[in-house]
Parts: sequence; C-alpha cells; structure tokens
Amino acid sequence: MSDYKHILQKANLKVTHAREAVLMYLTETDAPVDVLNIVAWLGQKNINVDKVTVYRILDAFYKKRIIDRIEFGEGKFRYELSGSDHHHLICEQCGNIEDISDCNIGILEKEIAKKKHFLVKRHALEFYGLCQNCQR
Amino acid sequence: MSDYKHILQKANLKVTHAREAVLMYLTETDAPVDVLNIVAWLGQKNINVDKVTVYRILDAFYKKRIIDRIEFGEGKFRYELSGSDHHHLICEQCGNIEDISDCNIGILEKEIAKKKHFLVKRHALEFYGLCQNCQR
DNA sequence: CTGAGTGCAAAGGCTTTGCAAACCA
DNA sequence: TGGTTTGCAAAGCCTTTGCACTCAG
Repeated sequence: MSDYKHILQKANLKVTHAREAVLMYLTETDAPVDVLNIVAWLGQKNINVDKVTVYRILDAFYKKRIIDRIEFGEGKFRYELSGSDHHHLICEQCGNIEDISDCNIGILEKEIAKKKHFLVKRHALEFYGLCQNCQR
Repeated sequence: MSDYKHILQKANLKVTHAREAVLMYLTETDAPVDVLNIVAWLGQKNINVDKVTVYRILDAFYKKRIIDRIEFGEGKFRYELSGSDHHHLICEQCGNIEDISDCNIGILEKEIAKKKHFLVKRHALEFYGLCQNCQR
C-alpha cells in the first residue's frame, strides 16, 4: 500500500486518483506550490484534474492538517506538506523559495505569552531578499 | 501645514483630499486595515472616495514606502503606516490584531545570511492564536 | 494650462458554490 | 447501493485597467 493511500486513510479521506496524485506532487516538490502549479504538474503526468477539484482537495487536506496554507504577498495561496517548524527565504528577483528550519522563535513566543497574555498557536515567518545567484 | 500634507509633499505626491484623508485614517488607526475599512471610514467622515481610488492611493503610498502591505491569510491585503520593525498577534477567534515590537529577528537574519548566502531585505512575522479575552 | 488624480464601468485573477454525473467503500 | 468526490458552469471577492472628467500646482 502506497504511502499516499496510507496518509489519506489515516485522515479518514477516501482514496481517489486525484487526491493521491496531489499528495504525490506535494511530497515530491520542496517549495510551496499554488493551485496552477498542481494542475500543470498533474497534466504533465496525464492525470487530468479540474482546478476546482484541486481547490477542494487542498481544502480537505488543510482541514485535516495534512498541509499548510501560506501567503507570500502574491495575492494567492501556496500549499506545502505540514511538517516541522520551518520558514521561507523568498527571492524578490527570481522568485525562488527556499526553506529554512530550526529558528528559535519558541523563545519569542514565550515572551509574548507572558508580556501580552496572548496564546500563540502558530506563526508565520518569511524573509524576503535576494538569493545567492541574484546578488551578483 | 498639516502633517499629512507634509508627508505627501516629502514623497513628491500631489496633495489631494482623498490622499490626506486616507493618510489621516492610517495614522489614527492602530491595526492594519483593508480597502473596505478605509472606504467605510471615509464615508463616515462624509468624504466620498471610490474604492478604486483608494487602491491607487495605497499603491502610490506603498511605492513611496509610506505604508506596508501585509497578508494575514485572509486572501486580501491589509495596510499600515510603515514604521519600526514590528509584528502582529492575530486572534483567530475575534480577529483582533495587536502589534508587537522589538523582536530579535536581527540575529536570525545574520545567521541566515551566513548559512544560506541569502541577503535579507525584509521579513514578515505573524503570530496566530488567542488573545487574552478569547482564552476564557 | 497641463499633467496628475479621480470616478465609473469593465475586466482579470484567484477562489468558492451549485448541481448532475462518476466514483469509492 | 449510498454517500463522496469530481467536472463544468457560474458566481463571488479582491484587485487592476481604460477612459473621460476633474483638480492641484
């Protein structure tokens, strides 16, 4: 049984070709993708899934916390498998997105909880700038 | 001469009623606002400015770095006067948005620059959770 | 006066909704 | 079979564009 099937079943989601394929893409790709990325990739694999279906699949995954939904100031959402606490380096020139992990935000969160009496459940942290290539 | 006029002139923007009014609202309000918030506030003050004009004003302000443009996962942009490095506490229940300043992201940025050879120009940091009221 | 700013209408991009057909369990 | 999922069409938001009119400098 494929990993994808397993993930879906564990989340009480019916196993369909579209869902398996979307899950496969999210697993293979490293950077957060948008809906059109997903549709295009599926098309290349000769898996024809409607854009609307992709939206609904992502919605289901998001509700089951299989994926995260993020925004990079583009006016649209991007999605990635939810996993460890990590953040993004977004190159403002070439658009490349790189992951970065092990930030020490935990300390900050505790300070906030104390100072502002705010219960932090999650956070978003993105760095915008220039990647190594675009600095030349 | 009002502060608003001065800010506009310093940015080489013509002084118009609409621009002064938008600037006034952005100064008075503390949390980041969206376009409809602005139009509604202006309406209350009997200043009738079209939504499209507000978009164009915000665009002009943004290009002159008078304001910041941010997203809180709502599928729309919010705007606030650009100022000191600060971040947001967003209550997922009541939607209240509070500012928080003096984070120590600077240290993180330096680490990133070294480790990933990425030149950080700006960053976005938001905390989502429950405000004091909504925790009860 | 003259270029910049504004209002109105329309279009564009991303996302959601409705409903009938297809599919998984 | 029975309830979910999907496709297609349409609509809903937010945002941008086009063009004529108005206004600030």
